[in-house]
Amino acid sequence: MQDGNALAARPDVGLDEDKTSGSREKGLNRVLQILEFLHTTQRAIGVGDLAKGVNAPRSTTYTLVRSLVDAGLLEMAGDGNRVYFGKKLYLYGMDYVRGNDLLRRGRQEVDHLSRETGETSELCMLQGGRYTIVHSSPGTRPFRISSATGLQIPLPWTASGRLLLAGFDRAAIEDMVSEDDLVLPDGRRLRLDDFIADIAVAKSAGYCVTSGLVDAYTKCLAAPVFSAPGRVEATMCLVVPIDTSSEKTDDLIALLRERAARLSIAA
Amino acid sequence: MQDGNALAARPDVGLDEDKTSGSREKGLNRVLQILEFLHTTQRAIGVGDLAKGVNAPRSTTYTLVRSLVDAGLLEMAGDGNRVYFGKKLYLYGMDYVRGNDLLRRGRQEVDHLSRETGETSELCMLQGGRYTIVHSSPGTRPFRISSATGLQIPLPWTASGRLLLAGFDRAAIEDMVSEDDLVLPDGRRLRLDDFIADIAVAKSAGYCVTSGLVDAYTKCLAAPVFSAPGRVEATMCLVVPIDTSSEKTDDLIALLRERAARLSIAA
DNA sequence: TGTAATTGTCTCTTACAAGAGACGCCTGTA
DNA sequence: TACAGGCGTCTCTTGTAAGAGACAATTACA
Repeated sequence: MQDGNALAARPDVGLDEDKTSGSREKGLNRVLQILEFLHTTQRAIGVGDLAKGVNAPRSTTYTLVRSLVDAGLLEMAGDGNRVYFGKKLYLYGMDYVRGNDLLRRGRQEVDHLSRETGETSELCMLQGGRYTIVHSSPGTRPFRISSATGLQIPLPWTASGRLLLAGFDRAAIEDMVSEDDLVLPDGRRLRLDDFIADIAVAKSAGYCVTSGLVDAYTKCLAAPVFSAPGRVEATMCLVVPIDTSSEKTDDLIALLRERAARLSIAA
Repeated sequence: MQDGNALAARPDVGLDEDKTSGSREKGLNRVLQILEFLHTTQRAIGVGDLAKGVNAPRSTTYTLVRSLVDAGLLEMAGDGNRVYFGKKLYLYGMDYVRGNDLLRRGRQEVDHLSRETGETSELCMLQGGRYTIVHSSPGTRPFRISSATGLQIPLPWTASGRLLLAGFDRAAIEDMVSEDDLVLPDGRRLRLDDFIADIAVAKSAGYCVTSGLVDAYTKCLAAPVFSAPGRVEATMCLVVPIDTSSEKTDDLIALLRERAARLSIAA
């Protein structure tokens, strides 16, 4: 990538771009940070706190927030000095769904699958080099194994991650997976080579199962959805108790693969 | 000079120059225009055309689009040189839904109502001073009376518009309704006073029916959803053939009002 | 009551983003 | 083969938006 040796002339600025937004950040970037911040907090937040949260000057934040509220991308929340996402973003999101066959059909298929099996079902995609739950349907179990939609999880933690990376070469995979991503929630550390091997296995098998990776009580079954031959655009996955019998697991995998194939674009 | 009297001082508030975005426009504004433009076109568009569409310099547009694509707000469409809304906007939109009880329940209620009655049902809200179809469910009629979600229609054209403006005083209403808005699709011109009178009637009746306003073949039944006593936050509406019998219409209105009331926040 | 923190607004400066325009690369067509 | 047109990138200039900071007005304790 075009990383910045060209900019080496600049004395003090250089590598702090992803972390702390330094000084004199572009307004648009600030806005993008604001949106992302609201996405992670998942709730309305005061403008002052928002400024702290994205590490932006207060005055700038007020200006930007006003623009965004006027535009309808953000809305003032009930009590009056908090902001959260606005109707416009919802409308744009619906436009995205409408323009995206895969997502539209995938949502239906996921809803259907979870009703049919009673298990939590999800549609997952790559989003900016990260694994993202694009849609999920909770299933009927008493305890809800639920992850919020839009949640971003390190790729190595998931079965879907192994399928989604099937099309990429080693360099690209290394690029997407940070060191931290290889550390599982329970503290175990995955070796990158093992992960890449997993990807190859998943690719040729056409499905992937992981047990107790994200948490100790579930296993995750995933099957690829292709947008073109060999190109994994998304995965459908089922989250089931880790002690599910192997016969039942096999049945679910078969079902899952069939449904995922149905979603795939026939070449 | 940029002092108080905020209302009078601003000559043309929200609708600045929708036409020619002058020279040296702020990047964020350009972005907002881009999003709005994509929302109206409802399809992927080339960057060059996009620049023309929002009347922005090509080089600037390329820069902005790249930022937005990197951020995931936009995505390159299939053939590679077109852009449309991206996954991030969908995710943000889902966040909005999650944080918004009314919308979430309203969507369900609308879906349910259209299945129950077989008629097209919609949830409508004010959005930046305009009437907006926030969610719609098509109904089962052979010919589909359908308006796309997110469509913005002049307030005077609709039954919902009359209810949504119930809480506003004359000045506010005049502010929201332009001269053009008073001209119906068939060319007839509504008098502002008549419209305001309609609003008062709708307010006290607790529902509103319009016949043949948007098109000659349908009538629109609407009932208010309150977020607080007297505050109309949204409307539910049914779009039925204009020759629907008055008994059936009455039944549907009763049903609609009941469902809308159920959505309202109990004070 | 005082003191401290927060909130929303406003002013002024200057670092820098928006924009004009040129460039090379395609693709189509005459 | 030449020409027209669109696309994507790059450079350079200058108008202006981001930011520092001051301000009054709330709230929040103690």
